[in-house]
Formats: sequence, C-alpha cells, structure tokens
Amino acid sequence: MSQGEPGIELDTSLGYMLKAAASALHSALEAVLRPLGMTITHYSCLELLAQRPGLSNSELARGAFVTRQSMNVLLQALERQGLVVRPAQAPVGRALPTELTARGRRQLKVASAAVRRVEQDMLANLNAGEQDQMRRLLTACIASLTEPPASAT
Amino acid sequence: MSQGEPGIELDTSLGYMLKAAASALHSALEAVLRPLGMTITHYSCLELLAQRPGLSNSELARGAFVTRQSMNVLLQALERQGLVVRPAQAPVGRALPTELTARGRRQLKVASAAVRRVEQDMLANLNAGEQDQMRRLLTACIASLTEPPASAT
DNA sequence: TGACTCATGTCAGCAGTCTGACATACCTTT
DNA sequence: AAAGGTATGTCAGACTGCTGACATGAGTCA
Repeated sequence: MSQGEPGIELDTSLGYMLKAAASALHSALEAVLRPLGMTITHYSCLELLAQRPGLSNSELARGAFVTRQSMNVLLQALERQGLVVRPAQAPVGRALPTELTARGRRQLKVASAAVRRVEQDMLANLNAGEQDQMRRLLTACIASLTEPPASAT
Repeated sequence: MSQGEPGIELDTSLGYMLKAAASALHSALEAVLRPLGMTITHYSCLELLAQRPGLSNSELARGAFVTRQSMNVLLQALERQGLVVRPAQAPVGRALPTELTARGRRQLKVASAAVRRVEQDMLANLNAGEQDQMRRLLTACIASLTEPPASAT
C-alpha cells in the first residue's frame, strides 16, 4: 500500500497534531510501563498520591483524566495489591483520603524513573525557552477548551 | 474535599500538560460529536477518507491512532450504515481501498463544521505565530518520541 | 428546620479498543 | 524458482473506561 508514504498530511490541524503527540507519548509510556506490570492510569494514580497524599477517589480521577467510576475500580485493585490504603470510614463527608503504602512508593520509584526518561526523550530537542513556550501554549489551549462560557454573555 | 482547589499542580511536567490538553480536546470533541451519533474515531475515519480517498483499513488505523483491528470493526459498521464502500476484492495485494459514499460525505460535512468550531475555540487566544510555534513544538516532540533509535549507535 | 443543590462512593451494564492468532498477497534474497 | 520477511484483512477473547443509576454526606437558602 504505497509503502513509502511519508505519512498523512492533515498536518495543518493543531487538533490532529495534538492528538498525534498525545498518542505517541501514550505509546511510549505504555511501552516502558508494561514490563513493570503497570498501566498509565495505574502509574498516574500513584504519582498523584505521591505528590498529593490524601487525595480522594474523585480527585484522583480528575487528575488522571478518567471518570471516578474507573478510578474506583483501579483503587480497589491497588488496595488489594497493597499499594495504597484507604480508611474504612470517611473522616469527613464521603471522601476517603488515599495514601501510598511503602510498597506503593517502591513501585512508583521505578516507574517514575522510566516515565521521566520518556519525557526527557520527548523534549530532547527543545531548549528551556521552547519548553516554557510549550507550557504557555498548552495552558492557553486547555483554558480555552474548559472555559468556553466566556464567549457570549 | 477542598473544593475550592485551583487544580493539581504537576504543572511543570510537559507530559502531563500534553495529556491534559489532549483530554480536554477529546472531551470537547465527544461533546459535539455525540449528538450527531458519532465517536471521535468514527469522525476521524470519515475525515481521513475525505482528504485521502482510497485509504486502506491499516492506513486509516494509523491515521486515527488505533489498531487495524479496531478500525476494521469500525469500517464494517460504517459499511453497514452505508457511509463508506469497499470493493469485495483487493485490486492489488490485500488492501481494500475505502471510499466515502454520498451519505458519508453528508454526515462528515456536519461533523466537520462542529469539529472545526472546537479547534477554533481551542486556538482562540493564540495568534498565527503562536500557532506556528505550537506546530513546530509538537512536531519536534512527535519526532523525538517516534525515532528514539537516534540515541546509541 | 426543611428543601434544594452539589459532591462523593459504588454497583451494574455497555461500548470501544486492545492483544493474540491465522491466512493471504507482495517483495525481497538466495 | 524457492524461501523468508513484511504488510494486510479478519476473527475471537479480554480488558479498560464510560454511561446510567442510586444512596449518602455536606453546604445553601428560604
């Protein structure tokens, strides 16, 4: 099938390119996490808990960009594996603050290093200024997509 | 649960921000495509076929960032719905060149307008120069992720 | 205080995508 | 010409994440 084709050229669409970049990152992450027996969401959950101990299921879900139902399933699995712990009863409201166990921290340590490597690969050809610029641009895109109520008043 | 929280601040990680942006775009696209009875991959497939008539199943899969198995399932559905057509036999090799039907083109037209609106929303606060810069940056990231063989010789 | 609203946790069912596997067709290389 | 390698199409099973729904707890407002 026209094997030498250099690739599809919808390449003027930033939406398409964003999807392409995210897909490439996703694949790269999967590739390094699979040997560790972890999925991306699994890793994301642990990383979130390391940086923000005590996050609830719903907060973890938002942070990992999945529904709270999906995160709930994952958390139950992580709990069974002894990677995280949750109190049997909510100290306040219904939210159950989750914490990493020592075992969870150990597993995260290995995964985190691998993920950092992937991210560094991705940014290998970008200097500090370009990385800053990229943060600005992505932030602007996210903001525009999440607060469109700012259009008609 | 600390409801007023401005959001998690792993915000120095470009990998995380890229995922966040892609997720926001994904949600926005889903929101406008669902009322049309289409998924994002469904739309992507039609859009690819409009711009590159005759693409094979495998090529469509690569263009839509899914496996060829997934695209195969989708194509069979689209064929049943009369949105695309494929020859019963491959003119060359095993690849079946797919084409949009008039009905497929009609459906795409509506969806495409909605998607374009979403993309314009996303880029609302970026001028032409910034959009160009973003293309460059994303392209660099994709390249670095997909051709890491350039590390050790 | 009581009604309303919102956020949360959780269960059940469903949809989309993936992995694994196999057969076929073309292009090398020997 | 034969053999190996690669790309493709397709079937089957499994998994992940999502939607829908319900109950509980906290804050808000009349």
